[in-house]
Amino acid sequence: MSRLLDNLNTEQLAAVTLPAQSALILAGAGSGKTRVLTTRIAWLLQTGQVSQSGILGVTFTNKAAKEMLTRLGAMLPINTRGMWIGTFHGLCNRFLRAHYREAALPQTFQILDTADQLAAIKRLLKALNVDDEKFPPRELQHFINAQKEAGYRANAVEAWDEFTRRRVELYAEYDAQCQREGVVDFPELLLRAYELLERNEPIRRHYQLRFRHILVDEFQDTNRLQYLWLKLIAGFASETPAAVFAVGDDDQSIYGFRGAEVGNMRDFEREFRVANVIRLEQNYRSHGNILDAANAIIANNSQRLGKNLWTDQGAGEPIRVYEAVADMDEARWVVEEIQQLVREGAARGDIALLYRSNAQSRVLEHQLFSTGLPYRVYGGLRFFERQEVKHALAYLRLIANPDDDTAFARVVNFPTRGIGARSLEQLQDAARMFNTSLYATVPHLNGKPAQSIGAFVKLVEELRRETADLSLPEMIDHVLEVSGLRAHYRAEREGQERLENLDELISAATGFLHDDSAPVEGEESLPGDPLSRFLAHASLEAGEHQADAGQDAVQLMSVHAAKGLEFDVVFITGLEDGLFPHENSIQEHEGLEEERRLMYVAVTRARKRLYLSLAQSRMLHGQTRYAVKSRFFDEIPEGLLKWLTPRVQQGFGQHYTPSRGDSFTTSAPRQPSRDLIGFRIGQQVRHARFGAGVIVSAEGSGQDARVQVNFGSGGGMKWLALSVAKLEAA
DNA sequence: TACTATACGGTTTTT
DNA sequence: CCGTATAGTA
Repeated sequence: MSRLLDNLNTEQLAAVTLPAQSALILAGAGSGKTRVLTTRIAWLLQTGQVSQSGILGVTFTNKAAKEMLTRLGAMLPINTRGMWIGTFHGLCNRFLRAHYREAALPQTFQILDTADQLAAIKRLLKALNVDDEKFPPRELQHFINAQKEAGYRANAVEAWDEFTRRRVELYAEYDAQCQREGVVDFPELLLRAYELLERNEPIRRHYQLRFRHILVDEFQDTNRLQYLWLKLIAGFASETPAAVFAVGDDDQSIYGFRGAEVGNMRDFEREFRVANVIRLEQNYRSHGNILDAANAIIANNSQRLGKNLWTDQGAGEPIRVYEAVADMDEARWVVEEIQQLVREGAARGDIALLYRSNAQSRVLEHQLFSTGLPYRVYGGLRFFERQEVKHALAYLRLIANPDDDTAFARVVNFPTRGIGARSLEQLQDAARMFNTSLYATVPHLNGKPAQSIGAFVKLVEELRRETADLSLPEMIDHVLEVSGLRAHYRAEREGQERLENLDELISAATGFLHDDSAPVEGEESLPGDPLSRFLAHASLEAGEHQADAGQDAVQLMSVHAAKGLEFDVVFITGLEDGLFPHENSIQEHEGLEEERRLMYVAVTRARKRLYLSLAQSRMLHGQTRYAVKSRFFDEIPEGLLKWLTPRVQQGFGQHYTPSRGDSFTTSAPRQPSRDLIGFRIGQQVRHARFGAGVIVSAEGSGQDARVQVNFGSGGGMKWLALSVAKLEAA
């Protein structure tokens, strides 16, 4: 036991060895959060307070779950396989597979990822003849998911207006369709699990008795439903509630836009009667100046639970700031600086380029590429999201569950088999009439579609029969060949990489079987057949999106993607008001605070050296945009910054020479420039109320002429009618 | 049915 | 600017 607790600081030790009560650990960036979490589990096990099966460990990403298991395995001589440590979704999937009957699901239920769900919604709208102009599928998807994540079924949603009432109806129709097809979307995994626990007392009792210690990572990212689920499974109101060990950092809550509720931390403290709130404030990652900047920035937020990071590492270097004229100059400077660092011995993999939005990577990539510096960009398509892989999976899904209409619609005519829109429409109408799945409707067809689609059904049945006794990889190989997928991509000019990905799918299945089917000690074997488990795995773990260490390449990623990572050298680029903080978030107080937390996350990624950079002009959506420097600069003590470029007073447009293409080219096809004489894009202006700003864009002419001005911290992005607003050139 | 033109929209993202 | 989605044509 002593070994285990060696080298923990006072707070970490206190957290790890807390008594079996609910506790909230406020873990600042770089304070050893994961270590505390895993050591806590190890300590609980080693001291015999709980058995392996009595622990429930919840994370948000598969990566975090895997890391926890790996570290745990390194600390104790135990077989961690079979432990209930995983993501919310992964654990709920496991739970629902074990109790599929009680959850009213087919044993082979499939999981829709975001794209599948959208396709299912589009199909539904079409079948119901709903005008998708009035009810955009994406918007409806967001509505449905938001309701589910708040814990509401369609019948529980309060609808006051006609529009919402209709959306609620569609929500109900969508759920009915999913049920008919035997598929569940991501939020459904949680909601279904929650409802089953709530409704079924024996099952609830069983799990409440079993999980005595529940540990939750990144608690600030939980949404309403996840919190409700935790409450339920912990039996928080019962005589013998489980001990919930919640670790999180309200200052790093950056997923509010997708439903995360920081407020859950406060609710947790109150509702679970948390007696112990422990703050981990010693930072082992960053030098002092970097930490001071981060602390200063985040101090501007209200409603914090309160925390101040410190380090004993010394101040280190100042934060370097570079102000470029244009985005291309910014990129050029970044790359030169990196080359210099590499010459001085830095490893490329220890250098990260961060940006607020992915579109910004383009210029940086271009510059890196032309310099020949190896780099890696995170945030693209993931393996299981590639179309060829999804096509292959669709065949497998049909084998497992023929009622999966999403899979059916995806591959019924891929590779093409002469089944056109007409035939499909006929089939969908018939399916609606008989209230059966597409697959089950085919025998009812007559005429030409009966032939063509009938042949497809025969193919799937043949595949199912022929692969019944094959191993998973053999099965996939057979399906790829007989379905014609391989032939299709072999014939395609650019099909080589797709073929390789299909082979990779077979390897993935081999690897999955290896990890998945090893015997588990003292634990029931995982429920479901290998195929269904593999398909669930493919939906739940679309492949790595987040960076992993290793390769010696400069790392490019959004600030969101950088959360949880650290680098010796970090560049935060594009620090312009309107970009970072993003203009869409500047308006509301809440939005701006989340942007600030994002900035806090970005800054705290750096170990030794931090660069901040901005560009006075930037190509965005095919237009040159002008901006003032980010208001976050004003929140960092001047003494921490070292400006590498001369500081210009209010200084934009000063280095600026108008060039071709900079005149008013706007989305409005009228000829505005004539009427805007005296103003041009990029110009410094002054407004009585908002102060100094820069004209960012313009539209309209004459009386309608409007300009968009970025006033930075004085008022953000504003549209002003020139005929009304008193703007003067500054 | 498959290919090409055009229109549109464009933070952040895991599961 | 640039990728995606839909409409239109061979």
